[in-house]
Amino acid sequence: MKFVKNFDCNLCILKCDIHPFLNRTRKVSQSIAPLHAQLKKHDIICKQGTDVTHAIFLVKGSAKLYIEGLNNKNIILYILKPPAYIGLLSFFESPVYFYSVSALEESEVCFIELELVKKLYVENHDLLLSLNKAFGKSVANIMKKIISLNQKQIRGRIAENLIYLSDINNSFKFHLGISRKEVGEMAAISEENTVRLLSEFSKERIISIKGKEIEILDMPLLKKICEVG
Amino acid sequence: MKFVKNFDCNLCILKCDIHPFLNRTRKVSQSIAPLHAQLKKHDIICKQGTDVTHAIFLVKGSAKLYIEGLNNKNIILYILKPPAYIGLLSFFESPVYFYSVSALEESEVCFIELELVKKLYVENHDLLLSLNKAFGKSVANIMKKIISLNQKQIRGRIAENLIYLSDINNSFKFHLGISRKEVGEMAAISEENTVRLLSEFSKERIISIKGKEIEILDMPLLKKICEVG
DNA sequence: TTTAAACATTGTTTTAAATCAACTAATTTA
DNA sequence: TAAATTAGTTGATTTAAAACAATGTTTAAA
Repeated sequence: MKFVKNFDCNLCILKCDIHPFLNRTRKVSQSIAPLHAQLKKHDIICKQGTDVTHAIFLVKGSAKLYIEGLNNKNIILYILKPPAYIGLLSFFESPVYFYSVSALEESEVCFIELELVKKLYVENHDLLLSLNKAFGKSVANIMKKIISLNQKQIRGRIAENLIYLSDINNSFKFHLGISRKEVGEMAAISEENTVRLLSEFSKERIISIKGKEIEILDMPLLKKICEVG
Repeated sequence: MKFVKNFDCNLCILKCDIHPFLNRTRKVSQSIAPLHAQLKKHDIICKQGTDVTHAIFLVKGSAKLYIEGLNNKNIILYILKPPAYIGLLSFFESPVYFYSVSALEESEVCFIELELVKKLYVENHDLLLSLNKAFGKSVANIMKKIISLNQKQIRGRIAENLIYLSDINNSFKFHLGISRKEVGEMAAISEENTVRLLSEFSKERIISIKGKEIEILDMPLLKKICEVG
């Protein structure tokens, strides 16, 4: 992770919800100005168990948000793409992160002092509501995940995650930015079974795979597999 | 569910975080006054998929918060005891509940118009922070649950939930207010295996069971079983 | 440019936990 | 109070998915 010194937020390619409010306050104290950083693949953005000191905003690239479980097994909750608040789930008064986030490719993030965010959102109802909204959505997704992981069989779970990947890429055809093992971690499936199911779907002409290039050929069927579990 | 007409919040046995702020605003409009209700066992307090219109506060009794999954299988996320915000996880801008809550015994709850709560928490930083704090805690618990359900074996999961039940009862000896099936739903285990494991623990002198009366005899061992998964 | 490391694939074996089945005990309720 | 539900229990069987094993392929590093 490389920090960019004296980065000017006004030149940032992506403006966060905080930005419009920030401009007014910023001149008051340069010491709490947002910190812009560049990340390489696999760089850790925040680590489960460490103190929450900043709100983190994903400006460019992509990242995975995952829980580090037992026996070095992770569960990926979702893939983050800009604009996304990385620190969101933890920043409502949680002292430590209860998940980790790492970059999936070259990415850029922005660290904003937590005290500054709190001060801003107490003063600005719109900011508060937009943060709460994003927060509520995250929780809804986690609930869906609990059901999926516990009550669907691996076939349904893989189908669900293929649909998810297609959604976040806004296309039936997309480049799988993650490894087979990581696809497995999204669905809590072993790497072997993940591979097996992907080639099974491929044989059944539901998807087409060429290395990391994936195309969903029969979305209705995939959705049916996902729904029946 | 039986609503109590013209209930006076000042006489309520339990004062919610909203109460102190409420008193100032209440006289303005009687139409949005909180609604006090009495519930019998199994009464549904809020139903997954229905509109969120009120914040709900558990005043007396106990309730289970659960997700209704596939094939009529539920997962109980936690047992609620007063004081508890029932509508909490959903009320940050979620249009519908993504879980259900039902009473485990004779209970009392209070329905507060969502618009009123929003108005109050935008005006009162303390209320806002206390709600956020409770919210953050819930999310942390859910994360723990995901790991537990996915990466621990049933023995570890039953141990974990026995410790949980002991915690919320503040005692090693407690009355199990729920059925064996519901204990299973807390750990996502079949009813049969739940019974089997409970009697196994009993044979191993880790717990003692007499019908619904449970006593934890060897908490250190139970914690070890929980930790190793 | 070979060596090593990480990633991907396929078949076989093992295992944890659900399901099935059959039965007893405890509550309801007619 | 008897009949009927509902809840609890135990053993046998089945099954979904992990783990194991062996091997091929691509990517990164020395």
